[in-house]
Amino acid sequence: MENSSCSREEKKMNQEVRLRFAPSPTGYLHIGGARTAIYNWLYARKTGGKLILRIEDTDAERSTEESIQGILDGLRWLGVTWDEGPYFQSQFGEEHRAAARKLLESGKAYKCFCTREELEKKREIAREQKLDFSYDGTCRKLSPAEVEAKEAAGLPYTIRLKVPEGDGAVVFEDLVYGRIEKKYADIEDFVICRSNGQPLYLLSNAVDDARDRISHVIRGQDGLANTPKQILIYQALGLPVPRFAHMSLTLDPKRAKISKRSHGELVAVHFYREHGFLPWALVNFLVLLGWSNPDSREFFSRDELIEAFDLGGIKRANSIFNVQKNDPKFITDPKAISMNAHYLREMPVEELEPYVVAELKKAGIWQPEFAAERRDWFLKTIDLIRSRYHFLTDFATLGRPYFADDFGIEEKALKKNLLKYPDLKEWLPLLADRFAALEDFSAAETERVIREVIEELDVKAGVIINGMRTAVTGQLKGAGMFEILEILGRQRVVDRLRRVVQFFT
RNA sequence: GGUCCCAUCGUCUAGUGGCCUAGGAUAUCGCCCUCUCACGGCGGAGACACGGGUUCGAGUCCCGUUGGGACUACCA
Repeated sequence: MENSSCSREEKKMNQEVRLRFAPSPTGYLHIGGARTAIYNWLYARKTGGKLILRIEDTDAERSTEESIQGILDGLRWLGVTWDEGPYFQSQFGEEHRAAARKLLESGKAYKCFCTREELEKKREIAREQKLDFSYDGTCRKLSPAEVEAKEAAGLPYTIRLKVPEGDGAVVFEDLVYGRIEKKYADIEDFVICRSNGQPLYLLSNAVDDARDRISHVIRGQDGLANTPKQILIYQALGLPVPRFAHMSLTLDPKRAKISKRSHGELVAVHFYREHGFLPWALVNFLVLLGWSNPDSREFFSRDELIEAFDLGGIKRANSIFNVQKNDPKFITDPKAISMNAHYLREMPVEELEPYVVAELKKAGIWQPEFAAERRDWFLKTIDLIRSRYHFLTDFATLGRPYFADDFGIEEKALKKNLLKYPDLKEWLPLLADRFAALEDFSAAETERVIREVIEELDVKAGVIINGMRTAVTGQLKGAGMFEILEILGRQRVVDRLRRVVQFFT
């Protein structure tokens, strides 16, 4: 009894679920990377496992501190939380080199003295003959004496892994793609260490994953082709092989992999942040790009998503992120916008509040009283105007007339709703007088007065109401007029209605 | 070129041999609501890449074709 419980305990330890997100800091966090991070995060949260963040910064030339910060900021903003790290791959160089030495000593790898020029030449020839070039094993056949002689001569060498010979194959069960088999014969003796002694990605990555006791590697499908090579490394090193789950890639409308180079800011997480996306809306959208729940649900709370997420729901086919370049109507994938708008109008207004506060502060129209004595009014205002907004930024732009007095008048609105009816010059101030005399400035009361005046003047309701709309908000469209009046309050409404005469010169 | 992966409305997707005259979402169009614009409601148009099998029956299984993608570095 005692024994079995002990081994069960051990088993449990070994089965601990550990995920990692391992970006290389060569630019901002883009939506492809974010999606990978989100899937790892979800799986960790679902299984009660850990998410490790590892920065793969061994490419010193391309890695930047700024980029590291950008990635961390992006993850934090999205709400992707990690349990360990960030670790930095560059700090484990000695460990990677030791692994290479070990492989060399155990005969699982060998020194290759072929120069780049020689290899390039062979590649060239193969290309001309329309043949496939994979390393021909020239140096694998070198005798110990030959190796010694070359080394003594000071010739630089790379280290290559000895891929097993024979008819065998590397086989693994991908959690998304199923059984994957790659014949040894189709894998060349690949380089694991550069001639300057620097270990290569395939090696470092495997060593790091083993050290961090990663149990599941969830990454882009572009890693699928490398997986057999990495498994060979694990095996040669005698390390446990993690489970792999490869996820479909995110393509642009032209079916090319999205990249910082060709899409710039449009695919950067910070672009969505700056353009008024709610982080959760973006997460929700990104998760659905290549994953779905059997019940076709589209909106998930954080807890619901963690509960519903599973690797089996990841699609094998790549999906297209429908970026709309230079589209006057959409700044990005319409579905992403629609989801953002959905959350904007459906989420509890108290949860939306801090985001709106931030926008108003950014725009310089924030008033401390909105969080104090006028907080009820503030929340009601947000609730009134949010149904026609798509982005958080709209609260500071389209919403400006509700929070500040210096707002502009839309050209079209001025012409269509005001100047077209010169009599408004008299009518609107008249309305202002009636409002001023009103005891109760409620939506119901203002509506009563307005209907009264319409009756007296015998004009079309729309002329008065839309004229007022433009007078008090500067806009052509917006919420119901009477609700707007009540929200704006008597003083503002009266002032704005009287001020309107200036436009009729 | 070689190796591997993939293939349902424009886009995201449901679908694991009969429930599919293929469902939902988004975008688009129309109608309703209406003081405008949204929201909301209702409705329209819109897909199983193609060809062979297997089967009583195929979007679903097999093969081929076509198309797309990834990988193919002393980058990560």
